[in-house]
Amino acid sequence: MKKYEELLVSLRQVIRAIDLYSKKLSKETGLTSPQLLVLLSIAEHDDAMVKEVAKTINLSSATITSIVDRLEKRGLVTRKRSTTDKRKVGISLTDEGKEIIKDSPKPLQDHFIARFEAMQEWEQSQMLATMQRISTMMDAEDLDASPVLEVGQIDQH
Amino acid sequence: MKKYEELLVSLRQVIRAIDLYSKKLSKETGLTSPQLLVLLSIAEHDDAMVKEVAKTINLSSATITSIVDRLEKRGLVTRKRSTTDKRKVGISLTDEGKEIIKDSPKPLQDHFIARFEAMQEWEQSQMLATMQRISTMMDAEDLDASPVLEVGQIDQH
DNA sequence: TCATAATAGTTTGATCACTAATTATTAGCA
DNA sequence: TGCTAATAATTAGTGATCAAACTATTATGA
Repeated sequence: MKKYEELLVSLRQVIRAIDLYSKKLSKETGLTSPQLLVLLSIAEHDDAMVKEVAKTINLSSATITSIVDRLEKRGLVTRKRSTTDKRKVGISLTDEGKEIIKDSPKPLQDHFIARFEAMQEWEQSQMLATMQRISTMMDAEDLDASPVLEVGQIDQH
Repeated sequence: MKKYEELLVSLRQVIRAIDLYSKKLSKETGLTSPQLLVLLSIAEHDDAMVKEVAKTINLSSATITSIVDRLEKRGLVTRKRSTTDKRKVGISLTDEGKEIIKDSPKPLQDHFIARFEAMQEWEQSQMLATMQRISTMMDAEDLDASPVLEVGQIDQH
């Protein structure tokens, strides 16, 4: 196998690892990862509008609507139409919703960071330099990205 | 910004770049990216089994089945049950299928590969080693994923 | 040989994600 | 004021994805 192929393979493995972890997370909480993301987003900003949530986690309003449907059915969130602007709908966590996210496990990057920080200083620098170089080589350095490990878009401030 | 944050950002950038590229590809070919992946996989290995394709592009057999359903409906592939082992189903490209992928760019970043190949041998090796290490640091997570210590989990069922 | 296990593929039911169309409401402006 | 544009959320339709259940076939071992 050519070297660049191996490189692409390990890249895919990384992507897959991130993906698998989020699935594992889902099993533990009984929520799918988009559901968890929505809950966390609402926890940060109570009484959030559908559109705000959509923007925060970079999904369409339609998708948020359907996820909120399910969360509402499970009694984790409530909807309340705004009185000042009747087009808007505020979403809030129920007590049960708050309870669930309270003991949801850490996201992958926390574990990864721990390992990274355990490395030698020079190793860290080298790893960073390499990763940045790959990013540059893919013309990706100008892309907006947050330090959150999720596959598929999320959170671009 | 902390070093690990920079690392995560560049990792996300790379993931995003790959993602954006595959979306761009989809627009050009009129196929969704999984559909294109399936076609390319079959092009590499004609008369491929569902399971082989599934393994190659890392999806479940069920998913491949449904994608092949659509490709077949569009006349891009054909199915043929094996005579030696009637459980197996071989998938092949039709002429139209071959036509479509012939003028679709490879789902790899041509730029990236060119740049990678232009690097010194030792640089390539180092880049690969680093990427593999990151991969390991994440895979390992999957293995030693200690079940979260739950308080009061002893409850009798 | 024949019962049982393993394998290949499909079906089913759920979730997720998108775009486009629809509904209801508010804002802008002549 | 009243018409039109913009906005917020939802619905509809398509496709992707998986786990689990199911069907058909082949392999295995007593």
